Amino acid sequence: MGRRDDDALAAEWHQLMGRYNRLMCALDRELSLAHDLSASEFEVLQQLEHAEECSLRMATLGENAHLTQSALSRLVSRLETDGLVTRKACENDRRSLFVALTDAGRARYAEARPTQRRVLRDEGSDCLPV
Amino acid sequence: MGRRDDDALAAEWHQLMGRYNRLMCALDRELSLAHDLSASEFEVLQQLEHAEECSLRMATLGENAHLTQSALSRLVSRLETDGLVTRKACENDRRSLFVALTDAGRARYAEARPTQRRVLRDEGSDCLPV
DNA sequence: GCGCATTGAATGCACGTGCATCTAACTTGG
DNA sequence: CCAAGTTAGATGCACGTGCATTCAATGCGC
Repeated sequence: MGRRDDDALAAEWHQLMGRYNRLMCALDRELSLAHDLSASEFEVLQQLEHAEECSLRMATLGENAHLTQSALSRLVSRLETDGLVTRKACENDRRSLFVALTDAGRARYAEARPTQRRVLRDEGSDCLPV
Repeated sequence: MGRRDDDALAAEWHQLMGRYNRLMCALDRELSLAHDLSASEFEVLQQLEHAEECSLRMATLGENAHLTQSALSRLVSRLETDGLVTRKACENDRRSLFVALTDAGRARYAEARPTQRRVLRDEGSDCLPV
């Protein structure tokens, strides 16, 4: 609670910012150059790949991928335009949507994963594990 | 190097993203509501406050605050417009600029710091220390 | 069954960012 | 001393984001 603890917390936060920015920039750059995917888009594909039937509700997907509702809505639109995912209406609740990976989406993810893992190894060696 | 290590690294990265996004959103929201400062702007003021004579070269400031050169350039412009910092030419190298905290800037930082520290305590308790 | 609050998702808007590029100022080799 | 290369910072541009709002579908109380 004291000044010292607060400053220690601020220092931790400062470190966290540094790690995040370095990794995120590297991932965005390399993934978009090599696979035309942003780091967020990759993250969404990854969540879907590991989901039951490669399909998740928008809200769930947003939480898992650390995206706000509006960011996710547009991101999924982009992925859909590129043919990597499809939106499917939910029968129980017609407000909800399921997002599902297409074959192309699964292929793109498989293609991009080694790149992402390599960047994490190269850039993250002194950042991760936290 | 193996698949397991890579996946562990990816999990760490996923955690890091979550922590960063949660804290950054909270800080941005509260700091801009209460003090009309973004989290990045606060970070810059903080770096200056702790610098020799409250003054740093742009490049140094950029590294310390984890900002790209272009982001920093515009951010400093905003702070200057608001009267919180001033740009001063460097006499030895007329390409360089020093950015210095004004009295108003120091005051705004002092005002905002408790808010930032509180958010870090509230939101960061389960995120920090890493 | 009918309003009323709530929830899921889409969208207008303003804004901050990265990338590429530009200009000016310094540096270095000849 | 000059030309070529390098470095500091500013800027045009496209783009992704958050916030606030909107619209439709659902649940809940009466």
